[in-house]
Amino acid sequence: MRIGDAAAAAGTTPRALRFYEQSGLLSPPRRSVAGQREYDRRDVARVRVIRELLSLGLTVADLRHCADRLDLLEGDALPPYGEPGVCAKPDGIARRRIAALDEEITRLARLRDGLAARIGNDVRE
Amino acid sequence: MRIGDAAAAAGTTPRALRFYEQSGLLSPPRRSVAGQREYDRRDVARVRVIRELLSLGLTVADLRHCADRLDLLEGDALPPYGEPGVCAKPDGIARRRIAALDEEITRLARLRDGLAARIGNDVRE
DNA sequence: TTAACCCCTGACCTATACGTCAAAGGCAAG
DNA sequence: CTTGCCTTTGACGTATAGGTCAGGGGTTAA
Repeated sequence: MRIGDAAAAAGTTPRALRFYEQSGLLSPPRRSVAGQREYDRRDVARVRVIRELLSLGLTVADLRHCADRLDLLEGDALPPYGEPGVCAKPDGIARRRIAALDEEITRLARLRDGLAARIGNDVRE
Repeated sequence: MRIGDAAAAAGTTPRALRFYEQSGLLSPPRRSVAGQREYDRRDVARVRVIRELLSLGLTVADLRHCADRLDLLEGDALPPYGEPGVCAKPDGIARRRIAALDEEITRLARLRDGLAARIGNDVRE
């Protein structure tokens, strides 16, 4: 499987796959004689995991910090709800991310209310 | 008043003042014979208004779209609460910004809950 | 063999609000 | 006159997740 097919199978683009590789989320795949990247189903599964975690708001840097654990999540789905020990490190990262999200939400809410007060709107609909 | 003093008086840096000028929020001030920018109290007041609106979450692009109205807000303070007609355009921009903030808050809250569910935390403490 | 499509690397682009650095000149005090 | 701080312009950096060329080469089917 070359990069275009692998990317399509994972629901993304060749550019993204090269980006994940360069970012340390994917190990460099083997190359064809001509130097073209070759992927298999496990690679595609891993990319799907990466994209799901990214879509949940984790950053590439977050995933890089636990890239070695990431393959533990590979398979048909992520472990249901707290399979003990299996992805402790990602869990910690997710928790920190949640805390950061809470902070950001609070900050934006304060901004919103400040602006609303400034123009004399009701605060919160 | 040269740029350093004006910036200090407005609670910011020379770099920021040049940036506001370049961004179209401040009209180019007169220059000394040697080419140095000269500011007065009204300039400082305007910069304070700019900084207050930026701190409320408006962007430089927002302010540029109503830069001509911005001087209507200059003085000791922003008009209290909906002085009619005085800053209609900024008001509209502020309202759009509030809507954008609401969207963003909702988006982040959804992410937060998705992540929390993923690791089996209680949703919302 | 040639069209048509795929892949390679490297470099620049996006938005935000400035910070930092560099080279060169201005200004006031000693 | 010199020291030292201030100012000028322009260029590059910051963080995110890739997008978009550009120039070159691989692959495949007719």
